[in-house]
Amino acid sequence: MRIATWNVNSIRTRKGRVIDFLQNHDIDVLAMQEIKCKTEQFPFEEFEEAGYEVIAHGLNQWNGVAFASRLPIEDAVEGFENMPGFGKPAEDGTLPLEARALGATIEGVRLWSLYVPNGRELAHPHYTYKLEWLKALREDTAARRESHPEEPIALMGDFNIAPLDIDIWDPEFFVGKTHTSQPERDAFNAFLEDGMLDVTRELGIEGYTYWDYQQLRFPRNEGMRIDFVLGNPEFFELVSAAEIARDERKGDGPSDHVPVIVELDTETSLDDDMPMIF
DNA sequence: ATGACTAAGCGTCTTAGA
Repeated sequence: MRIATWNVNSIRTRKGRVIDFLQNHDIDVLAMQEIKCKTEQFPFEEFEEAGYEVIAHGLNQWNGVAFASRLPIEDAVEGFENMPGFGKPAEDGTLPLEARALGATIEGVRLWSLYVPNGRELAHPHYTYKLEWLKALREDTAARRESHPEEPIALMGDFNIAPLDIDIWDPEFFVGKTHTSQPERDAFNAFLEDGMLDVTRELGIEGYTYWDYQQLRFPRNEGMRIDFVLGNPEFFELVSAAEIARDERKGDGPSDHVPVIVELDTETSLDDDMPMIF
């Protein structure tokens, strides 16, 4: 089974490129972030024609997460336990929940498509929201591992954190900004301390996953590594290969992020590769 | 070439991205 995660930065603008990517890279499951549309605005038909079932969770023009899959999708859930909200409080004082998390089980693997809040500025309420959001995600993941001890789990998506200085072209540029602050890095590392594994890092894969549209960032290779697949040991055991699809930043109309691909040796793919011996 | 930001809304500017 080949799975991938990609911040597509508007699925309506990018649908052609995304479907081409699925076909060219033989992807079974794609976790998407920043679909930038309401659920009903998702271009479901194009994906169905290409052989993919889609579940989407979008509330407005911001954020939005989805899965496209050639394999059956089970137990889909929007958001996670105690996920904080952001924005204008409702009458009862609660903050509106955003479309940043979608969970689903495929081939017995629990997958999440996650778009971690940006944070905006260190002094902005969005930054506090980012840290609280990650804390709640960590707790939800720990609880799931407790209740489903054998289950492979992967947190896939745009974490909006560059965990190491090598994950950005110029650490100095980010002093006083979000994405590299110690509290954000601590929040990311907390998942690793809990035993989650950063799949591309563990496999020694180098490179950025994001380049700003401005300032010739891509031609100059001034990027950031902020998109990750974090798997529990049960998931990592299945991993046979991974790749950052850097070429997806090239050409006409790219997203500012590129896909991260992970290949798994699940029973289905083993069966496919297994010689027929009786 | 990978080339000087992009996307969506009710919109000709604002918000958000990072």
